[in-house]
Parts: sequence; structure tokens; C-alpha cells
Amino acid sequence: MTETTPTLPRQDEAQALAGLRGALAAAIDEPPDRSSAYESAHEQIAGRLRNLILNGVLQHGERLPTEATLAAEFGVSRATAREAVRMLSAQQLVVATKGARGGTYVTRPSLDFATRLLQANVSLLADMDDITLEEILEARRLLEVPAARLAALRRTQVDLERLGGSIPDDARERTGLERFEVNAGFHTSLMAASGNVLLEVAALPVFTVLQTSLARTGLDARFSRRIDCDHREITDAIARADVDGSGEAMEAHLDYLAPHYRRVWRLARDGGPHG
Amino acid sequence: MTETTPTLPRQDEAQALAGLRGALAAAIDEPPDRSSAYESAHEQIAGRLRNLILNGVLQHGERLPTEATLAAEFGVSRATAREAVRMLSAQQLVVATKGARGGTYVTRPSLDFATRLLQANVSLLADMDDITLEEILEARRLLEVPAARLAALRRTQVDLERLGGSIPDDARERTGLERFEVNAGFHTSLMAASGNVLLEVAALPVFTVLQTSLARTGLDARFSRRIDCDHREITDAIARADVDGSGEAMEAHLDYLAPHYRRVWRLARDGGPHG
DNA sequence: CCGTCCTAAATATCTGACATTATCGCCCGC
DNA sequence: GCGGGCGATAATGTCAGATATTTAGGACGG
Repeated sequence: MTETTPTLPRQDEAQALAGLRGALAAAIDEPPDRSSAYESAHEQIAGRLRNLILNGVLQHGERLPTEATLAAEFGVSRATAREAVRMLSAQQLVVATKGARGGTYVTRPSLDFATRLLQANVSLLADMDDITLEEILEARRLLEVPAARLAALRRTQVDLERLGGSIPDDARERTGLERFEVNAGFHTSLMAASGNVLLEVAALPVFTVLQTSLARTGLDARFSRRIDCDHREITDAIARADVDGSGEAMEAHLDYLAPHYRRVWRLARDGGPHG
Repeated sequence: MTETTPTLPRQDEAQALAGLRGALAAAIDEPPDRSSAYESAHEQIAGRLRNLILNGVLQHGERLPTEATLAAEFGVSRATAREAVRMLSAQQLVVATKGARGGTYVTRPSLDFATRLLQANVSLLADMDDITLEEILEARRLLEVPAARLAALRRTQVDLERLGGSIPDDARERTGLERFEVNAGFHTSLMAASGNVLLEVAALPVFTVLQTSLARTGLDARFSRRIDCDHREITDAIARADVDGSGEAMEAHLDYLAPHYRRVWRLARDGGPHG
């Protein structure tokens, strides 16, 4: 029975989990998970801890055992335990603090983090042609038109002020980056006014991927003026609490933008990745 | 001027990046990024490499320098370089393979990975009351009603067969987990039929979070039958290419489900986290 | 010509040490 | 008696080197 160990040794594994259980006064029926082929030690440990967090056994703010303790309980070296914790920290499931009362604490991914993560993924998936531009444009329409309608229903005074403030009133020339920020500001304000955080999180990456490709090419003054004008129309409709009008204004805006996106997208395809 | 180094030493940093640049024959104007307070060495390195990947300097399938080389170029130990790579691998930006022609290769987060990541985040955000049930229900409606309409427009023969096959035709009693899988199967088939991958990715986490809370409480046979019945109606409408009918059937389905979700959600709130 | 063995190259893991840092409690001065 | 500096302490962060494991590819023999 002295076979090699494709997974952590069963006994140690059970014991380690038991120790963790005891230490945390938490119980969870962990399925053996002998599913896939080979998983390295740190992945196994990371996965186990991740399950504890996702299943709510380890609650927000709770402290994990120290690296040394984890290492001992899982029967690995500290370096390996560290890498497991590092994986979780990369997913913002835990944060590590130094110092005396320091340690590893369960945390929550912030909205901001979730957004950035999603955006990175969408961006990469688009790069690889897993997602087409048309899908992105469609998704944006699906998210933003209802958002505009909801905003017309629910907007508060604060929302309206923020929306108005996000549209520049001077006709000053702007760089690509500045335009990007202006547009993103309006977009974010609009999604916030919709009153649905989930919608906000879902829409921002979609918007950003599109906008990033636009910003790289630079956009002329006439185009920018038209965007601001559209934004103002949308804002006005929302201010009037005109649900249908808001949705239609948004649709018109997206209709105007679509061909521009298609153009810069083609450019990026032809000129970009072949560097 | 022998102050401590809150960031990597500038010279080594520049040199390391230059080395990497040379090695990869890639150029990118890296801003100094002296933004936030303190960033540990592995975070800095991970961030730097991440930027190279997200900006497309390192393309899919390309190979990073070996751990030893990275360590040398960034002027850190191999363990530190390893942790940086580990963080990227936790985000599925790279994969590490052992063996002779092994190494660290740039990869793409799979759709499946993106979905699971998103789901974990949505789930945790919901746990923390950053997102309310009503927002989730609303988001689901916003995603699935248009998806049903699109499916009616675009469904292929394969889609229809898959949809039909995902609805059980026997009236067998099922466990909570089995029901979960049946419902998830229909949901996934529907989103696939919509023909928009992005929609699919966005909707699955929302669906799963809702469904998970349902599955935990167990659902009686009458409820299950009703769900299957609704699913069949939706499928029929899609098969008829009845766009409005599909959307309406989906709306009716969600209307029926909403109160059930509200009930189990309350239960989970009252009984769950206080353990 | 094909299969087997061997070697090289890379990651995976271990070990033990040292560096850094934030907290806690003690002690000292007022 | 009491508050502020200041070391002890406990944790993560980093380092250096060694060993194990895995895999690709070449050498060698049948």
C-alpha cells in the first residue's frame, strides 16, 4: 500500500480538515472531491478553503489559522500553504495583514473588484473572438436601454445632478483619455441612477471594453459634440420621468454609436494583434 | 539617501522590465504607478505582468520566462516571483505546466471560469447585502426575457432539441440537487439558444445564486411540476418563433417564481448566518 | 524502424532562516 | 496615578538553496 499519492494523503487530509474544523468550530460535509485528474497540493488546499468561504462556514472578518498552522494541519510546508492563501488573496476572498494581531482574514470582493475582474475577462474573451463585437453591442443595448428606463422611474435629485454634472458644458478640445473619462462618467452616473447595483456591475465592463477601443483611435470634435448632445437628451428624458422617451433616446444613441464601434473594431483587428 | 525601499528599486525595476522587454521583444510604456500606499513585491510583479497580458503585449499561448529568470530580472527571490505567477494563475491569466518544455504560458480565462468567478462574487455580495434580492430578481428579468425573445428569433434545430431534452418528461420525484440540475439545464439551454455568449455568462451567476437558495430548502412536487410546465410553454413559444409569446411566457414564469424566492430568502436570512 | 531508457529542463515542494511590521503590555517619567 | 515611549511578540513577507516530480526529446539497442 505504499503507492504514490496523487492527492493529499487521505488520513492527513481528514485529520487536517478535522483540525481546521475544531479550530474554527465549524462543520461542513466536505465531499471527497476525487473528480479530476491531478491537482497540485496548493490548489487542493486553496479549493478547500475556498469552499469553506463560499459556503459561509468562514464568515466575513473571520481569521484563518496562521500559515504555519495551516501548513501543519494540511501536512505541507509553509511555502505551499502560503501559495494556497495567495491564490485566495488574488481572488480577494481573503486579505493578509502583517504584524502581531495580523493574519489572514476572510473578506468580501468589493463591487469595484468584481467589476474589474469581469472587465478583464470580457476584454480577453473579446480578444480571442470568443465574443463578437455584435454580441457586445447587443449586450450593451440589453443592459442600458432598460437602465435608462429604470432611471427615469427612480432617479433621485442627487442622480439628476450627477448626470447633469457628468456632461461637459464647454466645447473644449479633449484628448482621447479625457473623452474616455467623460463618457465613462456619464455611463456610471446613469447606471447608478437605475438603482440596480447588479446592473451597474454587469454593464460597466461591457461599456469599458467598447470605449477602450474607441479611445485608442481618438475621436474628432464633431463626434464628441454629438455624444454630449445625445447624453443631454437622455438626461432630459430621465429628468422628465419619461420612461419611454429615455429608452428611445438611449436606443438612438446606441444606434448612432454602433457603426463607429464597428469601424474602430475592424481597425484594431487588422492593425493590432499582428505587431 | 539610503532610505528604505517602499517599492522595488527603480533601477532594478527599469532593468527588469527592460530585460523582459528584450526577452519578449515587446514594448509598453509602463507608467511609474506610484499610486497607492504600499504594495508588496509579489503584488507589484503580478500587477506588472498582468498589465502586459491585458494590454496584449503577451499574447495567448506565449511563454513567460522561467521562474528563475523572472526572479533574476525583477531582482527578487524565486519564491517571490513564484507567488506573483501564482496570483495570475489564480485568475486564469496563465497556466503553469511542469516538465521539460513546461513553463508558464499565457492563457485565456475560459467562459466557464469567468462564469464561476462572477457567480462567486455575486453570491458573496448578496450575502453581505451589497445586493438585494429585488435587484437580483430584476436583473434576472432584464436578462432572461430578452434572451427568450432572442431565442425565438435565432434558435436552431439543435437548440430546440436541447431545450426539449432539458425538460424531464417523467413525473419522478427528485431531490433538491436533481431539481437544481434540471432547472439549470433548461436555463443554460435557453441562454445558449439566445445566441449571445455574453448574455449567457452574465445570466448564469444570477440564476445560480437564486437557484442555490431554492435548492437548499427543497421544493415540493407540485412546485416542480409547475416549473416544468412553464418551461414547456416557453420552449413551445420559442419553437413557434413567437417572439412576444416567448417573452411573455418567460415573464409569467418569473412572476410565478418571485414570491417563492422571497420566501426562501427570508428563511435563509433568519436561520442561516446566525449559526 | 520502433520501442525503451536516459537525461535535461522546468515547475513543485521542502527546509530553515531572516526581515518587516503592527500590536500589546510593561516600565519609566511626570 | 497615569500616559507615552519602547521593547517583546507574533504574524506575514522575503530570501537562499536543496530536493522531488514531471515531461519532452534524444540516444541507444533490438
